[in-house]
This record gives sequence, structure tokens and C-alpha cells, in this order.
Amino acid sequence: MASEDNRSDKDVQERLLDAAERLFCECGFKGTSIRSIAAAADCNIASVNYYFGGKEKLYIEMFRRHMNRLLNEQIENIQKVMNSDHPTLEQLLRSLVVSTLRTLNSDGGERPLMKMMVREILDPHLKTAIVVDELIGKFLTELRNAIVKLCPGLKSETGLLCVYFLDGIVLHALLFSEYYHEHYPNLKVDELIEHIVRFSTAGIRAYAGEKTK
Amino acid sequence: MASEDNRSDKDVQERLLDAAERLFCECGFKGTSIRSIAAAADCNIASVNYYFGGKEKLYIEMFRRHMNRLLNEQIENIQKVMNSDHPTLEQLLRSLVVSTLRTLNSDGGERPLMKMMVREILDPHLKTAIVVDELIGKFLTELRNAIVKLCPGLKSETGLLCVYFLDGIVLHALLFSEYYHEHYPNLKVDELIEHIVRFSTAGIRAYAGEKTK
DNA sequence: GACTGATTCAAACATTTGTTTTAAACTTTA
DNA sequence: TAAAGTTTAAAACAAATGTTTGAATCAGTC
Repeated sequence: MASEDNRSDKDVQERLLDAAERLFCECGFKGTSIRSIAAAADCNIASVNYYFGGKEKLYIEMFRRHMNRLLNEQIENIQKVMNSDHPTLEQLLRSLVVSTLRTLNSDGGERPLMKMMVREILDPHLKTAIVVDELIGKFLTELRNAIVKLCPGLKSETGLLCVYFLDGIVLHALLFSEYYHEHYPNLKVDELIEHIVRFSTAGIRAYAGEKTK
Repeated sequence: MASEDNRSDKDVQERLLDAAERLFCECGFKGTSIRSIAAAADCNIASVNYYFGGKEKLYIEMFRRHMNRLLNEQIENIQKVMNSDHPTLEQLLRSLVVSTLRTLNSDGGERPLMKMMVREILDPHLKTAIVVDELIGKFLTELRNAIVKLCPGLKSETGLLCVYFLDGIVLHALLFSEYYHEHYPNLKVDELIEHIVRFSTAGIRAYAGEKTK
């Protein structure tokens, strides 16, 4: 009894998507077998082919769903900051970094998804253009515009680069957090976030400062 | 005729390591079969087990060799800059970034190795401690010390964080270079490098400035 | 040249993989 | 209830995987 995210309530398709999300994120595409997904979703192996037409199709559908969810959350974060009274660059950066790194030491949060994104870069199953246009394009535009608005001296192209740099820093922290800890055992997540905000703000301002007249 | 990196000169072990380097970097551990490695090394499948005792042992030996080579090159880069007449932070950062991103658009260079490093993070085959202590530890220490020396106000711990941030930015550029191009088609590698140097220098100086009394 | 050890080779092995098949079970509709 | 359509189930399939085996080939030594 007490439905454990299993059977009962959700239907097979959704259970499969949920299981796929968890397993693909953790073990990657090749590291996850249809059998393990079916077992986790508590259904028959053939269901994957019946509902999705194959392992890769299931992966792609799961990737879209998962990715869209994350990016819409991030877009909301941006808009929330930009609609506040006197938004600053620090606030914007902190909001984004916090929402990504908050759960750095737990198993949940954005980490599995970011890992999956990296896996997708290393071994692509979707066309680059699809990911760029359909998924992350809107988010990147939104973020770049917000940054440029908060740093009037910034050129649009340079703003985009800064977004990349920030993304790189955050992603690095997610991927290498064990290594961070190995070298810097007392580092708290909140401290790390403040360091990233400070570093990035200075980096971005280095451009705005020059171009602000 | 004309030995194609095949047969003749090098012995089987080294040919296997070379082939493993190329294939594991490109396709990852699971994506590379012993058969393909043996084919690339132009030897029998059984040789992998005969010389290395299995696929994973071969991978680990290859990883160490490849990683050590890269990191020793980087350490030399650091020392070269630090032994020059009046080393600056910009020079140090540029030297490191250039040596990693120089070959961004070609197939060679550091890119395959960096990808492999990321794969190793996602699906570890070596213990974290081994990688940290034996491989990247010396490099990180060297780099942190150099940065602190060039920015006297910097605390040692903060310097380490800055190293991480820089590594994140460079790694991101390597991984996502196709995406960079999709959004920023005219970006030249040299320009990208200068942007990274500038951004990072400002970020690091943001700390040094505060602490330099 | 014959023996000994190291190396190479093709074949076989046992697993695991994604997919397909075919029939049973269930749900819907008339 | 009976027929039709949908979903589930177990089994079978072919292909690919890492590893092992045992004989063939090569190298060096007596």
C-alpha cells in the first residue's frame, strides 16, 4: 500500500518518463538499459517500445520535458528579479546561481539535470540546433537582455559571453564539487555562491566600466 | 608501406594505449569496445587482456598517461611565465587559456582529453582521491601559488577558488563551442581567449583589490 | 636443430543489449 | 454478453559485449 510513485496513480507512460529521468540522468544513455527503466517503472520491457517506439525516442522525450522544466524555472527567476524595484546585477546573478547550486550537496536539485546536459554534449542524441533553438535559446536571450539592461555599457555580444562564463563556473562547481571539497574541506555552499557572484560581477563590470562612456 | 602509426615501430602495448587514448576520448568507456581498440591498434582482441588484464585496466593506464602529459605541460607553462622578467596575472592566465583553447576548432589539442576528464567525472573508474592526489594535485597547487604570488592580496583559499572558476570557463568553452558558434557565429578563438583573460583577471582582482589593504 | 618461453591468433563462451513477436488480459463499445 | 480495440506479459531474436581458451607462431637459448 501507500503508492510509492509506483503503479496506481500515474499511468505507464508517465512512470516510464519518471524512471527514465532518474536513470538516464544518473547513468547516461548507454549506461541505462530498457530493462532497468521498465523495472523502475514497474512495467513490462515491451512497454517502452509500445509507447515510445524505442529507447532513444524515450530518451529524447524525457530530455525535452526535463530541460523545459528547468529552463522555465530559470526564466521565471530572471523575470522575478527584473520586475523587482531596483534590480541589480548582483541580485540577478545570485538568484540564478542559488537556484542551481542550492542543492549542491544533496542528491536532488538541478545537479542530475546538468549532468545529463553535459552527457548530451559529449554524446549527442538530439541535433544541436534543436537544443539551441527550441530549448535553451529563449533562456539565453532572456538572460543576456537582463544583464545588458543592468549593465548599460555592455554590448549584447559581450553579454552573451558573460552568460557563458557564468554558466561555466556554475557547471564546474556542480561537476567537480567532490574535488572542491577534497581541496577546500570547509567550503560552505553559501560561501561558494557568494564567491561566484562576486567574481562574476567583477568580470562583467570590467566590460561595462570600459564602455560606459 | 609508410608506417601509419601502425605496426612496425611501436610495440603492441603502446599501440594499444594510443588507440585507447583516441577512442576512449572520443566515445567514452562504454562507447568503446575492445574490438574497436584492437582494430585501431592492428592487433588481436585478446591482446588487451594479455597485456593489461582487461578493458578497465587499460583505461586506467591510458588515463594516467594522458593526464600526466597534459598536466606536466601546464605546469611547464606556469613555470615559464613565472620565471620571466616581470610576470603579470594577465600573462599567466593567457598562457594557460591559450594552451588549452588554441586548437578549439580543430580535432586535436586538449579538447579530447578535457572531454575524457569530464566523462571520468560523470562515470568514475578511478577513485577521486587518486586523481586529486596523484594527478591534478600538483598542478592545482602550482597554479594557486603562482596566482597568489601575482596578486599579493589574495588569500590562498580564494586563489584556489579562482583557479576553479577559470577552469570552469575554459572547460565550458571547450564543451559548448558548437553552441557558442550557433549564437555568436563571428567569434574568433583569439577574441574568445582575450575575453576570458579579461573577465577572469577582473574577477581575481576583485579579491586582491579588497585585501591589498 | 630442438627446446622453452613469450606472443599472436581465431574461435568459442557466457552475458547483456534493444527489439520483436504472439498470445493473454483488460477496457470499451455496441 | 459479445465483439473490437487497447494494453500487458513472457518468450524469443539477433547482435554486440568482455573475457577465456588452446593451438599456432615467433624469439631466444642450449
